[in-house]
Amino acid sequence: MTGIAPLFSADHQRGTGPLYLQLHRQIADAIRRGDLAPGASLPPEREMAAMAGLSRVTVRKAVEGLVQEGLVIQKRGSGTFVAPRVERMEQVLSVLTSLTEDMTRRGREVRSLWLSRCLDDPAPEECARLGLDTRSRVARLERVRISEGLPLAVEHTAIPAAFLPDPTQVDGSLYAVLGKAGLRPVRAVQRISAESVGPAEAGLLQVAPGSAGLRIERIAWLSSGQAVEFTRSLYRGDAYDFAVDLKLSTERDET
Amino acid sequence: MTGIAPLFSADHQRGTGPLYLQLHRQIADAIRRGDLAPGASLPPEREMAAMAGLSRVTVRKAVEGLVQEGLVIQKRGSGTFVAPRVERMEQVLSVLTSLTEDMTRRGREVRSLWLSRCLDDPAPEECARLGLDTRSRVARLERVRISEGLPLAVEHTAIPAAFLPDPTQVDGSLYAVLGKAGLRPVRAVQRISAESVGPAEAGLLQVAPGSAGLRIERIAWLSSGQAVEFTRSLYRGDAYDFAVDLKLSTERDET
DNA sequence: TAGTGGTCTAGACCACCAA
DNA sequence: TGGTGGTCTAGACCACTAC
Repeated sequence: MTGIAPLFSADHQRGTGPLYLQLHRQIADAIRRGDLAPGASLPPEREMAAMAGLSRVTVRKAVEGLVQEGLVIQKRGSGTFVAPRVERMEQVLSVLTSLTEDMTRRGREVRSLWLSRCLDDPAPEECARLGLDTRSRVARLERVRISEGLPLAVEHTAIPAAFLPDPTQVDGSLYAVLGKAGLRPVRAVQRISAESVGPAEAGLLQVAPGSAGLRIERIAWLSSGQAVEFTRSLYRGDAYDFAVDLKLSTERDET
Repeated sequence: MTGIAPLFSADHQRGTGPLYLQLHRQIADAIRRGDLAPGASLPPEREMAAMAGLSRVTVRKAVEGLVQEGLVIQKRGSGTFVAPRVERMEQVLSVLTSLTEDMTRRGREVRSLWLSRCLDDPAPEECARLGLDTRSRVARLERVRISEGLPLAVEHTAIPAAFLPDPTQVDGSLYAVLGKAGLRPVRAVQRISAESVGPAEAGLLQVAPGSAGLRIERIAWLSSGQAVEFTRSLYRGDAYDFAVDLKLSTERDET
């Protein structure tokens, strides 16, 4: 018993709106209040349904929302549990650095699960971003970034093959490999937006399909002005955030 | 008829995995290929179910995913439509500016739908971020930011009441009002992460509950070092992105 | 008024996990 | 083996929209 039985008492005040939202709110509040501690298990769906006088489908719809918000985790054959607090990684967006370097600097190990590491024909978008001819080739690096056993991001990187003839050289930090060849980028533009995590990427990131992810696109240039890297990543929304330091550079006064 | 009937032909090759994911993928591909143009209507759910030989519940589960990804929009009593291409707003994260100023500079009008504009006791988090005493007061500004009729973000701002004794002064740009009082911030730190949009905010932003949003937290300081603004916003993931310019400032070489 | 999406039900079978 | 979540069904009623 989890001590939340009163939540589902049949005589509880019915609020307004759909039943699954009412149940959603009750459970979410209980978690945020701390009545349900991280790691605690929720009653089985069939039991919650009986307690609340609802069908299992309705209960599942309520729980589905909690899963998407990252409040609970469902494990088939096992149960539903209040999600553990994840320690967020933070990256400061001002210095141009690689994920490996950034994490190593703060004493965190980063592993890569390689999905692909090969030479390939460039996609049209890659030609545009990297300023490449359609006949040229790119080194393609696709990997899941994992820190302390927690998947952080799925990364797709394209590098002109001229700069990285042998993609298998890259194991940890891409920038380390490029640096050795005297090809360390000196400038990059990064675009950040939010995107729903699709079924395929959800599996790789070990999150529920439909949960929120951070989409990052980066183009990096050499001092010569040549584009050397085009990377498209999807970060787990609950495990990462980016910090930016803003300064008032234009000294105009408002009127 | 929408011309996608073949998608649902009962004799179509059954792939692997859950039926709702197979249907999801078929419709998503049709949209991305352009077979279903923006604005086009999907067949009614009951009709799709009959065509595909599935129950309506299963069809709804497939469509639910499309809604979350922003590919289609459902209108009760009316139908389901392929989502129009939204023109993304982009904000460059380097100069400290306000949303109003940024949008005005590029010729876009911004309206505010005020949810709250008052003096209030500060929340514990606001005290911490603004360096306030629990006995002091804050001006609280809560609004939905709307551009060209499209809701962009929900914004919650707290300002020490000493700096903004009359919150109703603010109508458009907060920074314009602060600037007039000689209180324009010169530095800010902004944190960006991704978050699932909850039911309440989904209504304000006119997106589906559970879709991806950008969570932005900003703390801004005066030249004196005093914190003047703490803002927590949730941006629509499909209508906004942030761009950052990164430079290699540490000249270390990788070894 | 007819048709749409939104909610809800009762029941079934499956795949997986733990004892 | 028994219990869990994952999928799927057939059918119902409601609220809203368009006509």
